[in-house]
Amino acid sequence: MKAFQNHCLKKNLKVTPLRNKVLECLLKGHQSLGAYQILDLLRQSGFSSTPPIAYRVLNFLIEHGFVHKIERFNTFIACSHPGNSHSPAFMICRKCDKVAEIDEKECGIDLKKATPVDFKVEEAVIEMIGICTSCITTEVSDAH
Amino acid sequence: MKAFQNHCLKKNLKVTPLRNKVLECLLKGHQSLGAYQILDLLRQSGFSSTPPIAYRVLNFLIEHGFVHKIERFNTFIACSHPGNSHSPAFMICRKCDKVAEIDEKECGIDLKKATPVDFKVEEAVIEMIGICTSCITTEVSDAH
DNA sequence: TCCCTCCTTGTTATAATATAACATCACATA
DNA sequence: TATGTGATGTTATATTATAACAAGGAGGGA
Repeated sequence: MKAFQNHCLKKNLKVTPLRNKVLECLLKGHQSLGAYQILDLLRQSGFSSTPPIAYRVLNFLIEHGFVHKIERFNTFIACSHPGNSHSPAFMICRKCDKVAEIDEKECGIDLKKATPVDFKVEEAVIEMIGICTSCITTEVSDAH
Repeated sequence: MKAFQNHCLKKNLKVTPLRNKVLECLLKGHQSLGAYQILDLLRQSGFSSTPPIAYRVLNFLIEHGFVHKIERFNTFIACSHPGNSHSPAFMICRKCDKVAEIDEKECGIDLKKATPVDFKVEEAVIEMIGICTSCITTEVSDAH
């Protein structure tokens, strides 16, 4: 949140109640939210809640590196390393829906090196779906 | 195509004109196609062309490993290594829209090793957007 | 042969996700 | 105050996808 406000100050972008609210919603849980879920939350907070409102703010936040889209589920999540441009990868638990963001490099992937010479990567979507430790535990006991 | 027919024979699945047609469409170019583009092609070939037709066949082909979905663009592409289950990664040229499929392993990624110990990957979306060699050439000459 | 079952295809309606186009508002500043 | 710019609001609609049910057709067993 602070990072967002500082960044906007530096780049001369406006920090508005709407933008704050959307980012706040996305920072709250570790789950990602759909655009229409965000619209519901906006409505509850007295904002207008027609689709363009959400999509515009989301696109703004994405452009400036504070939010990412999870393509697999059409949902949005706050960036955990905002500010510096990076290639994020996501680990999404199919049970609790929690999303963890790691940097491409952190997870040992270097796509620039990895891919054949005849392709220049400019951008990548890396989304891992699976199960997190705390849910594995639950799952094992479920089986009993 | 042959691979598809053999697989179906083995698994006791039906090879039908509709399924053949859809797979054929997806094998034709190296571009991926949207569901509604496929519906147009089906219409032209005299098939019914309401959305469920396309989505059902696509889901069938995906389940059996003959088609993949490109999440980033909501499009579908024939699998290049059908039959064996695998973790595909895609290189998608933003200029000519050609899609190349490589195996996760081929591109040097081993997500199972790569990710932290507290997450078990079951499935992954890896989509690289960039530019292919032949388009780089064009792009350079465009700049003149 | 006839019926039954199962799977595929067809149909209608609608849900979910996203954008285009234009109107209005609010603030900074000339 | 006038004016320009960017943010927000509104209306309409495009795009992607699924639910629910009907109809057809191949194959097996009575």
